Parts: sequence; structure tokens; C-alpha cells
Amino acid sequence: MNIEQTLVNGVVEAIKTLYGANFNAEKIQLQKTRKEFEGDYTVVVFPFLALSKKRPEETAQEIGDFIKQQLPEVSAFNVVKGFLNLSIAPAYWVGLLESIDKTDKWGTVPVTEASPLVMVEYSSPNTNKPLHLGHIRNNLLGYALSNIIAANGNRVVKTNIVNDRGIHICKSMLAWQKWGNGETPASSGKKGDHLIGDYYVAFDKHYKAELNELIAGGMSKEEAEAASPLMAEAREMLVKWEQGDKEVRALWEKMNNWVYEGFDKTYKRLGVDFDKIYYESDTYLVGKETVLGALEKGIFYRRDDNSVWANLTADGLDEKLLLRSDGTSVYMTQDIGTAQLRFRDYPIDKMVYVVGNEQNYHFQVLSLLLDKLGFSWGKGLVHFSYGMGELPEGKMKSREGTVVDADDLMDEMINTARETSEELGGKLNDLSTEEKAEINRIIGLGALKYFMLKVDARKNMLFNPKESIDFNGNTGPFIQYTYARTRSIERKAAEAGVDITKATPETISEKECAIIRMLNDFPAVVREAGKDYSPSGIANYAYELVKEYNQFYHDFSILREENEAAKAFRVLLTRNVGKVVKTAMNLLGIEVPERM
RNA sequence: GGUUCCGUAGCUCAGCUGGAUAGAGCAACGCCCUUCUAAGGCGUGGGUCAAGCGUUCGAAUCGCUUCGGAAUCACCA
Repeated sequence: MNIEQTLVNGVVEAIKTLYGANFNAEKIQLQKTRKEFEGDYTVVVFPFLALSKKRPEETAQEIGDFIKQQLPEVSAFNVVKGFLNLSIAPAYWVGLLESIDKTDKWGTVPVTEASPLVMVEYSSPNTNKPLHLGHIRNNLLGYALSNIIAANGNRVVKTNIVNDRGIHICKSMLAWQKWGNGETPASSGKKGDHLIGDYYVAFDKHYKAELNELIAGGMSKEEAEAASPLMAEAREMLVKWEQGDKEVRALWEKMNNWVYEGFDKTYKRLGVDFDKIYYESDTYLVGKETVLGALEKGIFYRRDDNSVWANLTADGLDEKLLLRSDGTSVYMTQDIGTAQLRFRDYPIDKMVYVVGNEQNYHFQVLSLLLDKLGFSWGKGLVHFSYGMGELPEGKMKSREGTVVDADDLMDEMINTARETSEELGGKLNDLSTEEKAEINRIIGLGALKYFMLKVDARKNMLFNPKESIDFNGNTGPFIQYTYARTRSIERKAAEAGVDITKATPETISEKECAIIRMLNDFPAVVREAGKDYSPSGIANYAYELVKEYNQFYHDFSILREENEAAKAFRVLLTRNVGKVVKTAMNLLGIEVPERM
């Protein structure tokens, strides 16, 4: 049984025996003892005063006496005002370390065939431009969240919905036809997604020029937009696409495939993957069918102009358009279609959408609509809503060229990692070039990932490129560094023949107790992160643990310790810190190097 | 205007099912590498937890009000 549970039960028992009352175990406040006081866990006795009818100090003393007598795990206690501080026996801590050491996946709940099926949607790119900073945050959050949900005993299906149709891709296609001279990724060596993105920009440039010309000729902005021949061509192309025009479809497929090849490289490098990918070109018609079906059943209604609407006023929301008067689908319709297809493919118990907080309203509506359409998971869908990333200069705007490109950013991070490790005096000098490159990759990407995941996802975050590359303080590399050191100590301890089964110290220092308590917390941290959908909880936990360990590490030279039992204990502790750090980082999708 | 989210140190952020003197990192200054990895450690300075009121033994944390900031409220996606 968990030590905290044991203590709580002990307190309940004490109250029953001493005061003859049943106290609800869930109401007992057990917390970690603050550093200034002696002890490991603290019971707040104020809530018991009504039962004991005694002063706080006296009550705490009585309960402390009882618990110390009853529980072998408790070795001592002290009372400060209304706080009862309990110290845990060294033997218990050693036992805990041994059991963590033996447990295969400490902190995680095993998954079986009967576990709930959770689908997590993330990434959701458009096929007209490369991935940027916003996508990085989305992908990292989605991937980490999937790991965390799985660690809490759920079967997880990671999914991606690719927005592969619409006017945006037609713009790129048109620009390529007009000005591309047959350029391909193979001919120019450009990554496919960047190539398409460049033509999207080219379209916009020509379009703007065209507008300016028309406006100079005396038109208003609106008139010019309506009259633009370039935009008219793009729209015409979209109509042809919808009609299944062979030429347009062939071009569309060719260019989209270039983009997918580019995306695949970026995803692979980021370390994220998907179990199932959906394309809007496959789902938008299904959405239309579903809506029309529901219309017949009277769930939705049709207006005089032939458009189809859902009335959500009973739920405190507005009326929502689902099909335009010309019969075409809108965004919401596509999401309904995608949901329909997914449910056909998988018996989903829960659906998690990782989408920016700008779409909070959309998902509120989607939840209600799916519920009305009879999806059992509709009402309980989770919109994992994350804040936007902002740059020090302000918001990212693709038109103003202030977008941070995902591929460039990863390059920059890895380069900086290499430069930093070289500056630090060539610690990796005895390794091969490939091994060094691999370590720098792990560190550079670790810095990026940790920077994006340590912040509460809900909040808008400020992305300062300079700061993200800083490898000091609360950063991924600091955690990776400490992990690498724990591994180094383990290697050297093995060489020196330290036998960790001999870890039976008489006493354990305050700092070591604090570290073990933190290890003891890990399963609860994972559980909380799963409940709150919060990767940042795990990130901050990993940092706290590593910081605590680092402080301890500077006070002791483990391998010089002469007492065999104490040395074995410290190696065992180190080993398990490493183990938990690695698990935590892997849940976040961050790799840890064996040395750095 | 309606709805939702956010406001903690100069900056970036933890802490929020109410508990002891509100914590880190960055930036500034001062120490510590003959020591299992200095991408590290120790120390100093820095706060009306946006403001006010309420709930109670006790509030950064819960409730109400106000002020600031963001998002959204399209036959865009």
C-alpha cells in the first residue's frame, strides 16, 4: 500500500480510538512537510479539534503517539502548533526504492483489451504551407497527451485530420501552373511542403499586385477583390475539383503528395506519429450526408433560402449553419463527417481534440451537435484547448513573414546544441561523429520540446527564440544532463562492483528523504496529468526532481562513501531517479541521452 | 455588447481539491572545478499574488464586483 494511504488510515484509526468518532478519510489533509521542519509528512489537525475538544498541540500529540505506536513505517514525530510532522523509517524508504527498481513501468497503469479506447486528434495541417511554430506546439502537446493518456490505462489511437481541399490549395496549384516552370522537389531539391508554400506566397504576391492595379484604376478594395481575375481562376479551379475534373485532380494529388513527403520528414524529426490519418477530401461529403439524414429526422431544419441550420438556443447558444444555401459544406459539417467516419472505424469511448483556443466556441457547438446526432462520446468530448504562441515582436502573421518555420527552428536548436557542447570543452571527444550528432540532436530537440511543454497549455505563451535555446535553468538539457550523470554513476558503480542489494543504511538524510518522497509521488503525478490533460505537470515534476537530486549530489560523493550499505543505498537512489526521469521525459516525447 | 480564458518578482513561468515565512529559472552582483560530468552548486538583492468586498480558525487558491489583456460570436477554415 502507498505510504500516504497508510498514514491516512492510521489517522482515521487514531481518531476512532481516541475520540470515538468516524472521520472521513478523504477529508484528512496530508501534505509533504515543508523544508524548514523535521519530518516527511504533515497532518493538519485543525479539522479534528471539534472532535477532540482539546487544543491543537495536545490533539496532535495524542494522534502522533497513537500512530507511532501502531505504524512501523513511522519512526518519529513532532508537533508544531496544529501541524503533526511524521518521519518515515529508513527501512520503508529502502523497500520503496527496491520495489520501484523491480517494477517494469513504474507509475503507469497497464493497458488491456478491455481498456477504454481514446482517440486523440492533433496536428491537423493545411496542405498549402509548411508546418510552423503553432503546429510544433500542437504536435508536441498532442503526442505527449497521447502518451499520458495511454500511461493511465487507456488504449489510444493517435489521429490526424489533413485539410487537403479548399481554396487555399487551389491557390498554390494555380501559382505553380502559371509560374512554376515544372519545378518539382526532385528538380530543385526543395522540400515538398516548402515548395508548395512558396507558390502559395507567390499567389498572394501576384494577387496583391493585381488588386493594387485595379484600385489604382479607380476601384474600391471590395470591387477589386470581386473583380480579380486571379481569384476567379482559383475559384474556378475549386469548382472543377469538386466536379472531379481529371486534370485538376491529378495535379492536386501530385502536389499534395509532395507536401506529405515534406510533412513526413518534419513529423519524423519531431518524433511524433499517427495511427490513422483522415483527409477532409474523404470526410466532407460524409458530413453532408449525415446532416441531410438528421434533417429528415427533424434534428436540424431548412430555411427558405435552402440552407440547413441547427438550433442550439435551448442550450444557451446560437443557431449554427451546417449547409450553405448552395448545398456545400462548412467547417462544422466536415468535422461531423470526420466524426462519423471515425466512429465507423473505431468503437471510440472518448475523443480528444488538440486544437487552439481560438476554436473554443466551435468545439462547444460540435459537442452538442454530435450528441444530438447520437454519438455516445459527443457530450463528453474533450477539446484540449491550448493558447497561442506569440513572439516578442507580437503575433505571428504569415503575410508579414514573422512565421517561425518548424524545420528551420529544429535546425537552429540542434546547431546551437552542437556549438554549446563544443564550447564546453569537448566533453564528447572520444565519441564518433555520428554519436556526437545523435546526442546533439537529442539535446537540441529536447530543449525545444521541454520549452513548449513546461508551460500550462491553456495559457498563451511567449516564444522567445533566444530564450528557448538557452540550456541553463529550467530547461530540457538540464534534465537530460542530470539523467546522463545518473547513468554515469551507475556505470562507475557497476565497475566498482557496488552491490545495491546491500542498501540498508541506519539513517537517511533529509534531502534523500525528499527525493524518495518525490519518487513516491510519480504515479500520482501521472494520474493527475491524465485527469487534467496537462503535460506541463509532468514537465515541472521532472524539473523539481532533478533539481532536488542535483542539490543532493553536490553534498555527497557517492562512490567515495566508505560505508558499503550507504554507498549501495545512494547508488540505488541514483538509479531510480534516473529511471523515473527517463519515464517522465519519455511521456513528454523527449529522449534522454546516456551521456552528454 | 454576449460568452470563454488569462492577470503571481524587471522578464519567462510554477504553486490553485483553502494551511506553517508565496517558489524556480533568466537578468544583476559575490563565491565554488586536483572532486562519480561546472549544460552544475552556494549566496545576495528583488513581491500590495491586478484592485476591492465577502466566505472562516486560516485565502495567491473559493464566491461576487471592478479594472486590464486575449480569443470568439461569418453562407472563412
